[in-house]
Formats: sequence, structure tokens, C-alpha cells
Amino acid sequence: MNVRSKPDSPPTIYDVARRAGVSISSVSRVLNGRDNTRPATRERVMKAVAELGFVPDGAARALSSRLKHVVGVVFRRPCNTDDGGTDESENLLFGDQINRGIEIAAQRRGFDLLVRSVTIDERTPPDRIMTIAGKCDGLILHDQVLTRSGISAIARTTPVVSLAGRPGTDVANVRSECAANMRELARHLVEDHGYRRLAYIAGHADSPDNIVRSRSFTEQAQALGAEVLTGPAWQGDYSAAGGVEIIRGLISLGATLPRAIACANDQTALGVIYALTEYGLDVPGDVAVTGFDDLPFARHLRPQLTTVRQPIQEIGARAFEVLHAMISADPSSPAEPVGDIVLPTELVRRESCGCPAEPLTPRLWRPIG
Amino acid sequence: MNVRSKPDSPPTIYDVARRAGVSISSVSRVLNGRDNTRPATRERVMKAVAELGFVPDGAARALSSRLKHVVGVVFRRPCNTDDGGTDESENLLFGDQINRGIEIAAQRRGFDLLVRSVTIDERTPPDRIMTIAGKCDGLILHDQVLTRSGISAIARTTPVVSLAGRPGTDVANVRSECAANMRELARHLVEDHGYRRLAYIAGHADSPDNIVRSRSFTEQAQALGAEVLTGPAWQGDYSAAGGVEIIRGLISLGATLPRAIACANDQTALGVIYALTEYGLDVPGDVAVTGFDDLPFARHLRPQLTTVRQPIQEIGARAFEVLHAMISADPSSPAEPVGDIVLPTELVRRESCGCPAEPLTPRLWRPIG
DNA sequence: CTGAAAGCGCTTACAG
DNA sequence: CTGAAAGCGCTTACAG
Repeated sequence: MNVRSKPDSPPTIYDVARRAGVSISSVSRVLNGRDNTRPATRERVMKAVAELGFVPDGAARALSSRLKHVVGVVFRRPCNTDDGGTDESENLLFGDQINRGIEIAAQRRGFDLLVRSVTIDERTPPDRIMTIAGKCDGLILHDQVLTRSGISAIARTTPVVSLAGRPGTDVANVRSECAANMRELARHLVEDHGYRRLAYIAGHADSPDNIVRSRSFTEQAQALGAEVLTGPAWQGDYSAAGGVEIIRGLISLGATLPRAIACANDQTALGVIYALTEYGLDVPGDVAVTGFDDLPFARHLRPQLTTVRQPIQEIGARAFEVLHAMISADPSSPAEPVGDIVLPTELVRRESCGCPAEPLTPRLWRPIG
Repeated sequence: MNVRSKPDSPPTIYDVARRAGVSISSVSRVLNGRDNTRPATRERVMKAVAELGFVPDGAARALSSRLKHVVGVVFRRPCNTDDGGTDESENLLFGDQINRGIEIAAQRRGFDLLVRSVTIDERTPPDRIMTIAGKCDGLILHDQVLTRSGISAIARTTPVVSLAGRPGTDVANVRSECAANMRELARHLVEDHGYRRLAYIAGHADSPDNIVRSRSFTEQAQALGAEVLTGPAWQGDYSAAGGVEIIRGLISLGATLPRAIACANDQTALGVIYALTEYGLDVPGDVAVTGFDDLPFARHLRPQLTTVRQPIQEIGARAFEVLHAMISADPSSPAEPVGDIVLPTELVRRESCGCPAEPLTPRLWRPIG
């Protein structure tokens, strides 16, 4: 088969104008729904557009209208591993959902999403992020993709919103409330279930969210008289594989496991449950396990995962809306007060903490005929 | 807090040139690593760039260099549901991984990914896809986002690669081999395990991949003398929720389940296993279940999922490479023969079909201490 | 309602 | 090695 590998150079607005017998101004007007173009003109233009398969060039349009209708998103992906990077890619579920939320919100306003992943080892690479900044009207930065100074540098010339970061004076930030529900989770495990020996498997040590979750959980549990195991043995990395390794490591060393393990996120909990089951331990009978996020799979696990639900897509959507407001703000008007947006979370008690099973969700049920 | 909602209008190449005391040509050259710019000039330019926080405008750059360094990706997302769209978003795992593969490959060549999701109900929306086409140098279309004629229309002016579609004369296509391993799966279930009554839970009826998987499985199983249940009761939608509904529906109707159920993808299998377990049935003891894709979670399920592994990220990476070749092809040179690229798959026998458990994966194991 | 012209911010031959 | 100038394909006042 012989495929035209590259179409002939695409038609421009001049080609359309010539074919329709009008000026390029008119073509531009009908294409943008401007003014009152005479119906006859309008029709001839549309006809020419269809015949030529004309698509306006986004770069030219952006250059003259000073708006690209594109927002950039930068997120962190695990370092490339030669042997089965597949496993690592799990912990992107959360990021992917955020991006989905951003994308859907953006679409409503005619914006598209330009995505760029960075590996952990290439942090603080302002250069790499600069090149993406030039391609969009504003940037949304996921947690841990850039240092504060790097963010500030970019924010000098581009509107920036950070996710789960720390609010700054030059960028807006969107995150979800972590402290209250981690404390409630600790209280639930200690008071309601009577567990006295707990542990928290951490996420990335430098993640603000992780720090808050860890401290809230630990302090509340200790305040209620429970013991919380800590130390490097409990340092995870937000991935299922990380959770698996921690449990296998502890058991192989003959450690006595705690009665309940709170994980930094659902992915970690998935790995922990998998590993515990591997050794014949029952969850939650022998060890209770909880997550954070409430990813879609959490309810399809056995046992169903007790976790703290974040409004993941909503976080993305809000981030876009804030960014959009910054992008379309009138530069001459007084600056808008935008800063830190905090979305509510919710403790979801399912089976893995020791609570009874959730009843069947009616909306999922539908008889087949 | 009072945040500058929009930075002052960003510096241009003229600002840099003025500050460095050189022409814009020189600024452009050092920024693009062209020629032999004198070290002194180079330094002054870089200094001005840093002081100004200059980032070249992507639109202007694209307009004059005739290359945007952006590839567009269009994929299908489930229709918005008001009540818990969360559940539906599961079946995007596959698409997200493909996109990741594209993105990583693209980054190696200095390209970024522009993503655009379309809902099922807005199929054949050439207009919507036209607007994204104008923003990039080429397009990668996931399965089922556009009709053949819609694809052809776009391919008139833009390089296009389709995923898991049908090869055409105007677009390249990348997919993975489905038939051989679905036949092998059928043979494995019938001959090795001795199951005589099977079923296949379909994906979207109009998905080429689904059609091939269904037919290959069914024909092979029947050829070996087994029975394969069919009909609308077995019509899924590639989602876990779809799998759950099918099983609940059948059981609530008092249907006798088959001995083994092959699912169109892993997501569906996840839901099927969940629902079967819900009714106290053992997998694979009472009913064997298999998937397709080998998503990362497949190995962390209990039982571990028997499935057909697709090189998911590789599919994305190859799609990008093909597209990149089309984009950078010399228009005056003879057309390159590009057409249908088929990547190999692999049957992964784990527990859910009735095989013994996979041994611990050594690479995951690491003592803690 | 429509056209001629300027300008968006770069890159790239072309001279020097 | 460097600068002046043209041009990429649009949008948008400005006239008419």
C-alpha cells in the first residue's frame, strides 16, 4: 500500500477567500461568527471551506489574537525503568484523573490540554518547562514537579496554578483538605475498632499532602493512646509496588505487624493488601488497611477499601477555572485575590478497616432481559 | 493575599535584543543553537534572557518555522453521568497508558501532546476535531472517535494515525495482534482446563478489536467442541461496571453461569470477578474469568488475572513514531509506504483461569532494614 | 456589510 | 559572525 505520507501544503485563508471571491477579512468573520455577514457571503465562504477542507492554523490565530486556547499541565512520572516500568505507571491513576477533570473543564471554554510529564530525576528543570510555557496561555503544575523558586520564575511571565502545593504570592494553589479526615480516620480505627498498634505508610517525603496526612494521623492516634510505628521501614512512594515491598520486607524480617495500616494513598493500600494476602493474612481480620483518594477500583477490591475520598476530577476542574480567570483577567484592572483553594474530602468506611460490607449500590443494578 | 492575576505582557525577542545590544536575529540564533555565535554575544543574550525571564512564544515560532512541535490525541470518554461518573472513568486506564506511551516518545523529539476527549454521543463531530487539528502538526485518533469518512476528511490536510482501527489508504494504523492469542486462550480453557461451556463478554460492538477478539475466541472454542453462550445478555462496554451488571443480571434471572467467562478487557474482568465473589462464587473454582490488556492491576488482583498482554505504551510510542515520520517527510519526495502496524501480544496465564499461582516476582522483592 | 492594511513574535535566507 | 528585511497565516481596527 502506498500512503500519501504528507498531505500537500494545506490551504490557507487566502485560498478560501480566492475561491469564495471575497476578502480574507470576510472569511475570518464568518469563521468566527463575527458581525452580520451577509448570508450570501457566508454561504460562499462555507462552501469554499468545505471544498478545500480548510482548517485555520492555530499558531497564526494565536499569534494575532494573543490567545492560544491551550493550557499546559506538567506532572511527575516515575523514572524510566528498563524492567517493567508498567508496574510503576500505576501511581499515575490519580494524576490521570486530575488531568481528565482539567480537560473537561477546559473543553467547555474552548481550551485544549497540552501535557508534559517529567521524571523525578529531572526536577527543577526550568528550561524544559519553559518550552512548554511558550506553547500555552497558562500552566497547571502537579505536586512536586518544580521547586518553589522554579515556579516563581515561570510565574513571572505566565499564569500558574499549582496542585496540592503550598500557596504562594505569585501562584494560585488548589488542594483538598487532608487533616480533618485523617484525624477522623485515626479516631475511627482507635476508638471504634479498638486498634492500639498502628502504622502509616508514607508517600513521597517531600509531598505537602503526605506530610499533612502523616502528621494528622499520627498525632490523633497517639493522642488517643495508641501506638504508631514510624521510621524508614514505613516509607512508601505512593505506588502499589512500594506497598508490596514494605510488607514483604517486614514479614521477611520477622517483624510483628501492627493491627492497622493507614496508607498514604489507595495505590499503596492495594499493594499492601495484596502482599498481606500473599502471606495468608486476613484483611481486615488480622490487619486492617486503609487508603486515601477513593480511586474507582477501591470499591471493587475484596475487601472493599476504606479510604478518604478526594474530589479528584473536581480538583482538576477548579484548577482550570482559576487559571482561566487569571488568563482572561484584564491586565489593567486591579489584581484579583486568588490564592489557596481547599476542597472538602470525605471518610468512606468500607470493609478493609473492619466495618461491615457496603450494601449493593442500587444504581449499578439493572436486570438483563 | 493579593495575587497578580496576570503578569505584565511578557517580554519578546525584541526586548531581549535591546537589552543585550544585538539584533533579534542573533537572539534567535543563540536560542536555537544555530551557527557559531560569538561567545561574547552568546553570553550577553543569555544574560538578558535570564534577567527578563524570556520564553519564546510558541505560536510565533510555529508560524515562521512551519512546525508546532505538537501532536494531537483524540480519545473517547464515557458520556457524562451526573451520578458518579467516577465509576465510568475506569475504562480510561487503557487510553491513559496509550497516551503516556505517545507522550514519552514525543518528548524525545521535542513534541508535546495536545489531548482532547470526545464523548460517545458526539461522534462524527468533524468540526470539533478540526479545531484541534489546527493546533498541531498531526493527529493520533484512538479507537472509535471518528467515522472513516470523518478521518478521511481530516487526513486531507493533516497527517493522521489511527489506533486499533482499520488501515486505510489515507491514514496509518497501529494495533496489536488479537486473533492468535484469543484462539490460544480458547484452546487453553477448553483443552487444558477441560471447560465445555464458555461465554465472551463483548466490548463496544463497533470496535474492530472487539470484533476480532469475539470471533477468534468463539470460533476456536466451538471448533474444539465447546459451547459458547452469546446474545445481548453478554454485551459489555469495556467497563468494570458493565461486567458487574451483566453478572448480577444473569444471576438475578436465575441463569446457569458458564464454566468460564472470557472478557473483552481487564476492566470488564475486574467487575465480573467482583460480582461473582459477591454471590459467594469462587473464581476460578466455580467460574474461571479472563481479561485482555494486562493492565498493571491485573497481577495485584486475587485471583491474579489470566489475560492477554498488549504492549500498551509501545502502541502509543509506535503511533507517535509513525506520525512523526509522516510529519517530517519531505513533501516533494515520493510517498512513504506506511500502513498497518501490528504489534505482538502474549497470553499470560495466571490464576483466574484455573492455573497455579505465579511465583513471587523477584524484582519486586527487597529486604527492608 | 466588506476590503485594504497593519501587526502579532518569531525564523530564515540574503547580504555584508 | 551579524543585521535588515521578508514572510509565516491569521485577526482586528479603520475606512468606506
